[in-house]
Amino acid sequence: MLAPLFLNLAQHDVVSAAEKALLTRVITKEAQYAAGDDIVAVGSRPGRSSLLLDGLAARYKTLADGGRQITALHVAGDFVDLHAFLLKSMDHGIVALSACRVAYASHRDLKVITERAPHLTRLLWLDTLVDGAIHREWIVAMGRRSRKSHLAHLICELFVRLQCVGRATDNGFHFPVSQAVMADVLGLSVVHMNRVIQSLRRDGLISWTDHAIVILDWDRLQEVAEFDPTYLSMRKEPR
Amino acid sequence: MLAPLFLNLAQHDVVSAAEKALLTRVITKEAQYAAGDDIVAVGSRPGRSSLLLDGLAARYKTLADGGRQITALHVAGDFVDLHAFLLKSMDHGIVALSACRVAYASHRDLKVITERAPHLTRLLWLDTLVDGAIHREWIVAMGRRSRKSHLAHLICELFVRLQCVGRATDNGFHFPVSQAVMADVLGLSVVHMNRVIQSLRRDGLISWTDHAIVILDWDRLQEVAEFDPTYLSMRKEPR
DNA sequence: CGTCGGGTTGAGTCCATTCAACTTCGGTGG
DNA sequence: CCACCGAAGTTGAATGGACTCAACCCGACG
Repeated sequence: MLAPLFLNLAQHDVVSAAEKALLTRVITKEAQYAAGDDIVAVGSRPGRSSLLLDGLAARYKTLADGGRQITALHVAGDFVDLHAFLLKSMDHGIVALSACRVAYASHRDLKVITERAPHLTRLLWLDTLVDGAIHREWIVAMGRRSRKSHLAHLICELFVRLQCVGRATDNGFHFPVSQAVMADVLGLSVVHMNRVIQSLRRDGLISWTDHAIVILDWDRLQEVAEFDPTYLSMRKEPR
Repeated sequence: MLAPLFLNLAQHDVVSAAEKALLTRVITKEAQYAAGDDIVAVGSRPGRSSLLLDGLAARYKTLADGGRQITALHVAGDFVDLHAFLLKSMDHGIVALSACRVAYASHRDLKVITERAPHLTRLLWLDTLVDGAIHREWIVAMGRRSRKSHLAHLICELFVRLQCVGRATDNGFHFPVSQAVMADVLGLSVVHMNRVIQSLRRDGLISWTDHAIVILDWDRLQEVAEFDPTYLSMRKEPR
């Protein structure tokens, strides 16, 4: 059941059998969410953290004028609100973008891990640090990339992350997300989002139909995106 | 010497005398940087993490076309590259925006902390989580706020963070940063950055002269910014 | 006195938004 | 069976935001 989490952690360093056993003992209580459901509500103080086993989820904040900005996308194997373990209070919501299977780890158990399993603690800490690295890359994309390059970058990132947890094909991935949601990711209007997507299609870089993205020219897509996966820390080394 | 760090950590939870002593033992080797110097170079693999004792610093990434995006601003008491302890390789640079005093903690010693001082480990982890929360707030500002609101939000954030470490006055703070650098923070051209600043001035919300920002109307500034400091986790509770 | 970095202003162009209309498609009920 | 509906995608036209290019001001400094 925890296969995607193990794949995720094992990208960065070796995960011992004892550590896997410990995680297996601690992570329980599987639940299901439908697309559109809130997995974690803004302002709540969850006593547990949620591990995404399947599906797509997003962190988001809502503004006074009703506008929404998505600040992160999550795939299988991501601990979507691990940060709440120490932050305590949710400053943003987490919504299921597709049907999601989720399991939970109580904060009590996570605390025990920090007291008894320092290496595993570092791996979990690292997981939140990679989140931060992705945030920084998004800031760069929003601030200094063209919209086309931003979208290309996002597609590159999702492809690589989904491949790591075995959720992509050779040249694409299932992506049941509307253009309106994508507009909330890039911070654009729906109309312009549509035009940016079409521009990538017109260039022959991707196809995007029937909830599936296919990468038609990976090299040129990376070039347009200036994509360098270093920030994802996908290198196994002692941490 | 470590007073700003202790103030920083103590916002979130009690820091014991033993923990302070441990940090004092581990953090050493003060150094000085001039404005414009790189404190940490992109692509490097530092064996230590840098604590900012005094001055302003920024994390940044550079694009192929020479464009620069600043992804974070750091003030006294911030562990500017604590994340490198586990991320290992720097995916971005860190530059001194003013004269900076810095001290260091070796990654070897930080590892020992994770093995022997779980509560302090959680506090350090939390420090990186707050970084992440700030990143998310910046993403929202870049994506869905007006430029004026974005700048107002940034000023609110800096004011609060500087107050926490005793580096602000009642109604303002020293801020020796050029408009060109600010443009790299907001992702704007210098010309437009100038116009946004003037718009806040014209509204009577701030004054900004001689490297000092004065907040003329804190309530209205917060309103324009839709500033809610929750994301900074400035509440002392067991972590 | 000249120069240079930083700030300010104006004009023209291009990007992104809004508003609006129209299509396609799957679902639902008469 | 088909008429209708709503969600998602697409397109055009007009408005306003943000960019570039260019000029100019000013104080610090050599």
